[in-house]
Amino acid sequence: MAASDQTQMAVLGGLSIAPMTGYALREQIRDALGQFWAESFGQIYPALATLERQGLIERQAALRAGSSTFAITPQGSARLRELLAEAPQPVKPRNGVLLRLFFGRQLGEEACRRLVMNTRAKAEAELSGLRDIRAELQSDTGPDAPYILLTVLAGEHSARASLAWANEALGVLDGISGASAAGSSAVPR
Amino acid sequence: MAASDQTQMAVLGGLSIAPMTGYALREQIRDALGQFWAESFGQIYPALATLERQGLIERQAALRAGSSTFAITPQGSARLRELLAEAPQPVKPRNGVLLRLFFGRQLGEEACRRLVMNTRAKAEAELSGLRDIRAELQSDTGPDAPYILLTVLAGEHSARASLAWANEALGVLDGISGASAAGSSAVPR
DNA sequence: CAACCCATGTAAGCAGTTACATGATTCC
DNA sequence: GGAATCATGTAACTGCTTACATGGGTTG
Repeated sequence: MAASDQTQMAVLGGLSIAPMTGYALREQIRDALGQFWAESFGQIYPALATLERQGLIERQAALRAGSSTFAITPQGSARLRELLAEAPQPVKPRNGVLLRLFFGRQLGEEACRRLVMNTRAKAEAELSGLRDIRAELQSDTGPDAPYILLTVLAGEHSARASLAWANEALGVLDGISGASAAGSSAVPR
Repeated sequence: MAASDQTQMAVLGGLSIAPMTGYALREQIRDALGQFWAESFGQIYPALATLERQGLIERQAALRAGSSTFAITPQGSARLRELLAEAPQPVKPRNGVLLRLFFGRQLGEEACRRLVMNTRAKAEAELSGLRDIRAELQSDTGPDAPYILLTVLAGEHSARASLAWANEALGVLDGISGASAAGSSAVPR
């Protein structure tokens, strides 16, 4: 059981959309799920081996020497539905930016401001990328499109929240220097 | 180097606010940073040992037999500022809810709806908890308060985004059943 | 005095990344 | 024919969690 249920779910899920090689699977996961999921080769290949041994996926005719295309089997589809129905495991959050801001007094106000502005820039880039994806998706009438839309919308809401937070945070940081400057001559009432 | 830089940063940061035991440190991290950070005993104690060996923290008189209170040393403070100034490592996201929704067609519309509603409920609970914390924080005039406020605000923005997304997502899910019901008799123009 | 909380620490093991080794195919 | 890309796989290592072992202190 080298690969976790989580990785199996992503791999089976990917193959449920179309048969492909391990390499393509990783690209698909990076491009389509990248906002909220990641798998490396070191997980994908062992997972493929395990799933094949269990008869949940099977190799199709190789497109070229040394490569093989995997397809999900009916048992694999059943297993996928089973895995999807399991309760999602709670995430252990590790947000390096917020950790640094929490100890922001040690770090210094200017460095904090840079962290926040950086976060805002990333959120803006992400948001514009997601808007494009959503535009494409809304002309897609496939049966998976509305579900994929849900994940894109989640990304957009999250990016907008990041943006709004960053702007508010910059205001708070302004308040710190403002308060200390004012505080040297007068205490605000 | 059993403990990572990340854990060292959290431990030194915690001790920069007040000297305490490893046990208390873990409680503090859980309660104060829990929204965006986690450390387990298995990381904290080895990290404390390493940091003590490096002279970055030191044991103070024990409050009771078998326990020791750690305090940060001047070198430790310097090291903390160094660590905080390092670029935050990008997070590898693993959002089980979004992964399941992406393959939502396999999972089924009803199960998706339950996932979304569950997410909404969690966001609501989180939001009300954070509002209380913010209220307390705004009467705190300590020098760390504005920085801590930044992290609380981030949590609130994130929770509100979750809430808004969940409501929009439920609308999209309604659209699926609505569309398929309408589609059985007529194709929408 | 039993139950519960405070407190420290270790060991086993899983999950996950990275780097490496290898080679086919395509395109310039 | 050389570079870039497609493709597979393994091994070493790091990070992190969990469970366990142990014992002091407090409180009902």
